[in-house]
Amino acid sequence: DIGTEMIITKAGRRMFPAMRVKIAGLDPHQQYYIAMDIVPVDNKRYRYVYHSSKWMVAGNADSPVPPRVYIHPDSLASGDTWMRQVVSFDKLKLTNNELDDQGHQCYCGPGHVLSLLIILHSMHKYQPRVHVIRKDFSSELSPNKPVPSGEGVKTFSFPETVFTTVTAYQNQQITRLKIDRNPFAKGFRDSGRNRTGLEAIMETYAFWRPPVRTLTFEDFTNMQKQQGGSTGTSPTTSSTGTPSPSGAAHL
Amino acid sequence: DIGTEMIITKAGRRMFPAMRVKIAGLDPHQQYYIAMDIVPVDNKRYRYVYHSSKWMVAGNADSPVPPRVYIHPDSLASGDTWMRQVVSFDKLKLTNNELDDQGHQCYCGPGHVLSLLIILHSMHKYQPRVHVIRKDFSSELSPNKPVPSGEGVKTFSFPETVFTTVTAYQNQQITRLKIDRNPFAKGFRDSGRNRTGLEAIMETYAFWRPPVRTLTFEDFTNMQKQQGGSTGTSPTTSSTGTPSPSGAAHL
DNA sequence: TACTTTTCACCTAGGTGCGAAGAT
DNA sequence: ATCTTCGCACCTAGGTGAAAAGTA
Repeated sequence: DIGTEMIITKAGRRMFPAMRVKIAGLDPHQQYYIAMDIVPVDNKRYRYVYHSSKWMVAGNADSPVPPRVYIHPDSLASGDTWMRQVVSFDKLKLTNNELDDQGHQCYCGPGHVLSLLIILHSMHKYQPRVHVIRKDFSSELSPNKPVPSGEGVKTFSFPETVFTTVTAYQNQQITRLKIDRNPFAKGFRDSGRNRTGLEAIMETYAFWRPPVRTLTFEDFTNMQKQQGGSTGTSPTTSSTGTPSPSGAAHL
Repeated sequence: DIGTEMIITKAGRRMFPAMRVKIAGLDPHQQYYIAMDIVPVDNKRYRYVYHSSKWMVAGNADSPVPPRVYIHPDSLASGDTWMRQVVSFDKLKLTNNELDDQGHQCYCGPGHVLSLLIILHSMHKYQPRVHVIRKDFSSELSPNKPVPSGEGVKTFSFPETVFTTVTAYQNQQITRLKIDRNPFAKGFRDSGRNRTGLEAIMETYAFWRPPVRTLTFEDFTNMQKQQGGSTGTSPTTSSTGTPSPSGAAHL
């Protein structure tokens, strides 16, 4: 499993595919922020070895970048509202510009601005995380500070969404997948191209498979303390339809 | 003064120019909704008489359409946040489709949806209104109900923004202005066109002149009960820069 | 050599008025 | 005759990877 790659640029590049999440088990009447940050998987720098098609460790990680939190633009919203929609992070952009003047910020809910750009190092491995933050525990929430942890804040990681940052794609199979599935890259599609083994490639990259993931919480409306298997870091995945809540996280 | 025209379509058409407003004098720490609705100027139907370039009464108004309120997508926000930005209503669209299935709604702040489409009758005169609604008086706020009035709600009308709804432009001077100033109509610009008298036409239409209007309120931070001339229906207008608050409205 | 930046053609997505056709 | 609808060419705005050029 060599993982996928994400382009980072000075101006900021979207992730593709974007993280999409379906949420269950929130208190419908509580208010929540939903946020995303991206944390290093290890403290290593990588290089891609073309002849073996593998990422190899190439030294220690560069010095950490200022932490950025992407607060979902629909924040602040009720649990009811969040659960009725698929929460998409397609506006988030990745940059390698450490000196970003924060001019790329947008208004996002009462008293909060939205950081459109998350700063990362190239040639490093990263893990996106989704945070669900109850309003009454959000006092320290800021685009420029780490997400607070503890009561009222629940964090989810999807290991299959780990990626390596690049300024130009290294693995040609990744390039092919991006061109084939991103509508904005349609201009590079070769209709007569060899598609043999595409399905096999797809299956190697769980990241691409079910675009919507499910975050499960204790469902305040439909269930009573059914202890499920979700730990908060290995949530269930659903392709379509209403997920079956199997809550363990209390929020 | 024959007023400007706005196209309405089944799918919905933006107003051009869009209403833009600068707000002063709010309590920085209070939460407010800002909304727009569009009310009939009279109960008449109109027709355009080409040879005299005038709108003439052509009968009584059609039966009223279901009221729609456009809640500004940045709602709910603090007075502080509202006052730091120019509030633009450029996402609002006008339609003549009375059977609009409300599928054109967007999430807008906790517990509220945003009506993108406002339903109007063609060949009628309308007045856009801006409402500033304090959160604790917003219990009845809904995209499908009239804006509540009374304490905690302040309504502003700008008489120079009255317009006539059409499905195709009647006055050719209006057409020329739209093509000349709307970037999306650039394809219809005739660079060699006669521009004589364009400035004169401009001055006839106050609507086009200063794109940003100012809503003044009692400024809780900088002043103490200075009774000004603003009545809430004849607010001052400013082209650029920070307006001087001359508040009379208490909110 | 190994990586980054810049420019570019080619897309998606959607906002214009025009003009022919449709409706009443 | 008067008004509305629809398809269209032509825009704005911005998201793609390719390829060339830049950097160290």
